[in-house]
Order: sequence, then structure tokens, then C-alpha cells
Amino acid sequence: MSEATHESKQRLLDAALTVIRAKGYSAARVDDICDAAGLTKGSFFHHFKNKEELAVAAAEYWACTTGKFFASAPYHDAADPLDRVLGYIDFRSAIIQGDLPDYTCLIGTMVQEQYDSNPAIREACERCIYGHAAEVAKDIDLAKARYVPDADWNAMDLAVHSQAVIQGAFIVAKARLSMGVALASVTHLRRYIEFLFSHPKGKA
Amino acid sequence: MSEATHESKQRLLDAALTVIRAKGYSAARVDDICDAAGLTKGSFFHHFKNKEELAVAAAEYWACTTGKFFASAPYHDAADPLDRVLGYIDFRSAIIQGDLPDYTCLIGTMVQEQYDSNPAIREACERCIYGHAAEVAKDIDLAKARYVPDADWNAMDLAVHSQAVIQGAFIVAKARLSMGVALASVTHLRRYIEFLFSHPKGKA
DNA sequence: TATAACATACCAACTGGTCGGTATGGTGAT
DNA sequence: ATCACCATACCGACCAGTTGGTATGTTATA
Repeated sequence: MSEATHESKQRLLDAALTVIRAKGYSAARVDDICDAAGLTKGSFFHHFKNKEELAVAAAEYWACTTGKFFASAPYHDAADPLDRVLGYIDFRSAIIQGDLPDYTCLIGTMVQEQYDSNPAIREACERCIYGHAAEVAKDIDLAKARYVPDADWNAMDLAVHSQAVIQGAFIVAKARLSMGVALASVTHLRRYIEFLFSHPKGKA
Repeated sequence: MSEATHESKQRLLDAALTVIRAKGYSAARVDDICDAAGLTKGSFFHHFKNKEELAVAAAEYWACTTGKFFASAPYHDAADPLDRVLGYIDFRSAIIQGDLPDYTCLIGTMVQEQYDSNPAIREACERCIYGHAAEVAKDIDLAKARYVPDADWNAMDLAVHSQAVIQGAFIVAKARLSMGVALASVTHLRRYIEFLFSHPKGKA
């Protein structure tokens, strides 16, 4: 990929994130995205074969940028793996800021509508969610081995559950137009994880 | 409303649930819904002013039918409020059956795309989610008063969190095309509630 | 001058919504 | 009983606007 290509393509991808997160994938028109990017259809279809390809590229772009974003977050500095896990949760709380389209998830929005209609988009979303969950699961696994090695739950399951809670929090926040309810759910998630790590067998 | 009116309108509403849950609101064409109902556009626009009005009616219909469905579920028979709360969670697990469009939530699907574009739909979704959460909160409140009256969380918050977990579970299930991951999240939710009710102060 | 990057104009297909018309059934006067 | 009158329910052809996508032309750059 040339660098020159990059800039306009990037702008289209960034525009896609904004528009799709606000309106959903189906309602997001190619022209909306072009307008948001300050470009035209000629440019759009020069860089992407069709709307679906843009969606897949947007999902991958999202996975890439959020991946770097989380990878560079300060919670990784903690020496204790459990502190990193809880730090991740706290970091997720901290980035719930501003307007809804700013903190909600492109992936959850797209997969909700397109899981049955568009396999390529669904698969890209699956890769993104599970890729991120696998990263989180690493620290969960280390923390589990250190503190509750015999607990009857596994790290990846808990990581995926965490993603589910966050996704669900966004939905409730959208219904209420309030980030407060999203934060409340993430707080419950944090407490659950604290519980899990203070009970050797994972039982109440 | 005459009974004759009812039947076709009902068929359109039922068709709307099916089509919207499978394709999302934007991608659900009026003709798709008419086809699914075995009726024509003439009938559709006789019963509903426009597509938005159908969506709002569908949300209310959903709230009504699921409301009755949960109200008549056997978990209400338990004498202990905590058993009813856990019974509700188990019931939610039990109804995760069949294909994805059969157990996922119309409300979550619609509000995800339309929260910013269509206030009437968002408000209908908010009423539905919070109305259901308020019902669940009643038993949570009773159980809390009995077992952990001093805990530092409140019933409605936990009820809304439960809805968030369930909504999030659907999203992850859609990404993976698997109801197993949805069940896993609901299982985590159950364990969290068990934890909360075995710790007087709500602390780990 | 060759090629990538973009703009402009355009099209065919589709979409929500309209409209004229029909079928059916109820009501009240004769 | 029958007929005029009217309302509701429904049909399906149609329309105007929109949409994803294409064709063609222009500009920048190497």
C-alpha cells in the first residue's frame, strides 16, 4: 500500500467508523461516508470494491487501532496480572466519555444487523471480538494461575463474558441515551471479577 | 378495534419481529414484512402510517408478549424471592434455544441502529427494557431486603445490568453464530448474583 | 507519458409511500 | 326482504426519490 493511498483510504475508514456507529451499517450510505471523509464516490470505489469490502476493512481497521490503543494503555505496567485485569476494566470505564457514537463499538453495531445477511462482515467481527478477548484472557490466565488455580471457570470464557457485558452496556446506554448506565454495568463486571479472584473454587 | 382488524395487523407485527430480528430495522423492507405476513403493501399502510410507526408498534407488541411470557413462567411460584431471581436467570438460559433469530431480542437489535436516528423507536425500546428490568427488580429488592439489606448496590441497577449481560450475550452469540457463548455469559451472571447474595456488604 | 488518485455525471434497481379501485359486511329506511 | 349508503379491509400498479455502483474525464506525480 502506498502512503498516498493511505491518507484518503484512511479518511474513508475513519468516516465509516463515525457514520456506521451513529446510524448502523445498512442506514450508512456510501455518500454519507464520502461526505464525512470530504471525498467523492470516485475515490470511494477506487479504494474499495463495494460497500461490504469497506465494512470488512473498517472492522479490521478497528481491530488494529483499538488493539494498539489497548496495548499502549498504562494498565499493562502493573506487575501483578490481577492488577492488569482490573486495570483493563477500569480503563474501559475511563474511555466511556463524550457522546454515544464516540465510545460505542463499531463491531457490536455491525454484527447485530449483519450476522445473518453478510458472512464476510460477521467473520470480521468475530475475529475482532475474539482477538481482543484472547489478549485480555492472557492476563486473566496468569492471574488465575497465581490466585485461584483451581477455580471452575476458564480465562477465555471470562474474557468473552467481559466483552459481552461491555457490548450489552452499550445497548442499554443507547436505549437510555446515558453513559451512566454503561458505567454501572462495567462496575458490576469489576466486582464480579474481584469476587472470582477472592474465592479459590469460584463458588459463592 | 374489531377482531377482523386484529388478525392482519397481528400477522404484520409477527412478521416484523421475524424479519427485523434477522436483518435489522434498516435492512428490513416493508415488502419483506408484507411477504412474511402474506399480505400486501396496501394492507400494511392501511394499518400503519409508516415504517417507523410499525417499529414502535412492534416494540410495544414485543414488550406486551414477552411481559406475559415472563409473567406466566414457573419461576414465580418459588416462595423465596432469591429463588425467583435465580429462577428468572435460569429461565432466560432455558429459552436460548433454536436459531439465533428465535432467541435474540428485537429491542436490542432496533435500538442499536436507531438510537440516534429515530427518537420514537429509541423511546419505545427504552420503555421496554426498563419496564422489564423494573419487574425483575421487584424480586431482587425483596431478596436483598431479606438476605443482604446493607449491601452497597441497588436492585434496579442490578436488574438493568442483567439486561445488559443478556443483550451482550446475544451480540457475542451473533458474532460466533453460537448459542453456547450466550449461555456461558448468562451462567457468569448467575454466579455473580449468587456472590452478591452471599456477601452482606457486597464486597469481595 | 504512464499511472494512480480523484471528481463528475450518470444509470439501473430498488424503496417507502400513494392512489384508485374492489370486496365485504353492517345499518337503517322503506 | 331489499336496497341505498357507508366504513373497513385489502389489493397491486404506480411514483418520486434514493442507492450502490459504473463510465468517463481530469489532475497530480513519478
